[in-house]
Amino acid sequence: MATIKDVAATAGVSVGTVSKVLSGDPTVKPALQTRVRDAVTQLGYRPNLAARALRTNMVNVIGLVVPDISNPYFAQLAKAIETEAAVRDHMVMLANSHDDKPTEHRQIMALLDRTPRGIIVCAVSDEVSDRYVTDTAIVSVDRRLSDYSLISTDHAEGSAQIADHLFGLGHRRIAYIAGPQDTFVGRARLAGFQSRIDALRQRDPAVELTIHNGHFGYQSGEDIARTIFAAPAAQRVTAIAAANDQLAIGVLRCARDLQIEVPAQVSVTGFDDIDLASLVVPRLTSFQQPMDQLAKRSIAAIFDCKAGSADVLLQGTLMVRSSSGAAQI
Amino acid sequence: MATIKDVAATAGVSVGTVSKVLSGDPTVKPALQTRVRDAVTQLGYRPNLAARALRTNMVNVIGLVVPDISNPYFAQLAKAIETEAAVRDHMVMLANSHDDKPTEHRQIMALLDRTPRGIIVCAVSDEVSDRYVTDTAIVSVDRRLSDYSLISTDHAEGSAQIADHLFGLGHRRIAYIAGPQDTFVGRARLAGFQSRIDALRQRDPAVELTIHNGHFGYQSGEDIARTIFAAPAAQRVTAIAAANDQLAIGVLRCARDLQIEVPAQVSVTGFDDIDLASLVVPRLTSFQQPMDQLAKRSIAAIFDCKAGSADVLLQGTLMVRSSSGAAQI
DNA sequence: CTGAAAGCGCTTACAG
DNA sequence: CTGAAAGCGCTTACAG
Repeated sequence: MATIKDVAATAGVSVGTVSKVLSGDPTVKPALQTRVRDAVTQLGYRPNLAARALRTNMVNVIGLVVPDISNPYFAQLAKAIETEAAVRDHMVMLANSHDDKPTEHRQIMALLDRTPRGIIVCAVSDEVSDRYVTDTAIVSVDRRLSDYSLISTDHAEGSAQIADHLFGLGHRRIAYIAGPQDTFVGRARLAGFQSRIDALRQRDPAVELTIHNGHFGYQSGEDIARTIFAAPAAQRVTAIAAANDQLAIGVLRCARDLQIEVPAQVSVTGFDDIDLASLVVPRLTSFQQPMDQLAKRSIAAIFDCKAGSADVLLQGTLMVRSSSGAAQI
Repeated sequence: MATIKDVAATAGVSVGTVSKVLSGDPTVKPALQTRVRDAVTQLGYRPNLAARALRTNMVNVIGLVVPDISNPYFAQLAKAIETEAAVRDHMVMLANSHDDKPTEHRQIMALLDRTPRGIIVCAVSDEVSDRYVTDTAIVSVDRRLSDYSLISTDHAEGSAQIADHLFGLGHRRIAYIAGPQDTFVGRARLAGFQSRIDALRQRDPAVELTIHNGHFGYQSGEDIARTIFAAPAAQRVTAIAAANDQLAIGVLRCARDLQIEVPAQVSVTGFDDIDLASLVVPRLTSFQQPMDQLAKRSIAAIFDCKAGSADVLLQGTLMVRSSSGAAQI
């Protein structure tokens, strides 16, 4: 492989000059710039990134830690982040925490060793822990890591909009399947839903809300739905709001197994609007997270990292589809 | 950050000795080893990987290029590879080719610049192109890159098993929805299916096979199914074998929209056995790829890279579920 | 068995 | 505006 020395020799300049041309330093005379660029092309020179990293303590890499890349939500997020990083000429180093806090910590340490430009973490839980001693920018997306700044959708507002939607359709007996309460996301969505229902109770005191604790997975949704559907039809809830799409899809699956019509007998809503939400039958009403914005703002937060930058709260969009309909009187 | 020099000073040895201890050189006296390790712990020393990379031209990274990480199949593959890489203390650098050959090429070049231990490519297409000039090991998984060695499931055999399965259930009018024929996977699956059907025709000449060209996506399956289901019920195929699960799920979706019962009126099979296959309704009969094995063997191929190592063909498992049943007489 | 020293390929003050 | 030179933190022959 050609080195910067070879380029310098070919162009008849010093290595320092080559380096300056490569970094776009405008003080180099145009004539020399051309000679250097020609030599680069002629030799097929590619800078040694390890050498650059050793000098600058920085490498064009964004670290990304997610609980589980095979979860479609994280896969879509990872794709958006990779695409956005590519725009800035950075690659993404991916790590799974397997929903395990110690693993997450090890992965972050391993990433830090590689001196990336920054690390984006979708945290397992938001329990506060010591700050990492490093110059590397760390931000969290969707699920807060300790007290690092967070880029996220306004989960509470999204849940509130779903509550409004179901109330507006005439539903008065509503079940909410919550996500894990040791996660920011799980709590925020539940809180938003609950407080909006409380507010709506002013308009109609008949509103009843039952809350179930789930795990953000298909199976969890299916299991909980089975419990809910065990109630006699007359007393059963007419709407089930799930804390994410996978839970909701589990509910749909259970409803189908039990021959319960959606939305005729029960309305079902999700959250996140993963690709799959519009592919299931019936298509799932869900709250769409602005994935591209989450990715863009996370990457931006890393590049513009003034120490202790603020949280970013993004607004999503309620996607009304055929899984929710008017309550049966 | 503490450097190797600090460790050497603290332990009262030379940096060369520290380096040897860290790399597990057994010629260092146990007493010194202990002193060095104590110093490492005391200072919280983490080796500078960029410096190491500069010397060794190698970094503990595996590059992974997939067409689209938000495709559940690639997401599951990426997870398996990341997990397997972690076992060997390597991280994964992820890149999407967005199903575009020039982008794939750029991503591979960008990865090569980072001198990873090796690169695993799930290629956009297998058109032969020039070899990359590099010492970095390159292998392809599932979809061959040019003439690099390939780790894959025996797609032809899997398709043949599905053909047997449908034939055994009494199906004689069968449709096959093929994947793109400019991909190895698309061709191998179609060829396997077709040649087994041809063989079965010896046993019953009444077997009819119609072939449709699809794109490996949900929508493509739905669109093609709509065409297939447009035929009068009496002449319609009684079984549809799709080249992957997403196509098959699209078919299921269309069948439901048109109130066609699966498997009573038509049997449907997929290929890959992504997580979703067992979550749709009815659960999808599919051919399971041995993901963990694919990941293990890919990583192994990189580490054991004798120049020009052979292809690896792994056997999968037919998963019979409720989307396929006896043909209506 | 251990240490001194060269050198990997860059970037960046600094001198001119 | 350009070049000479130091130095980033390691690893690895080599000498002793």
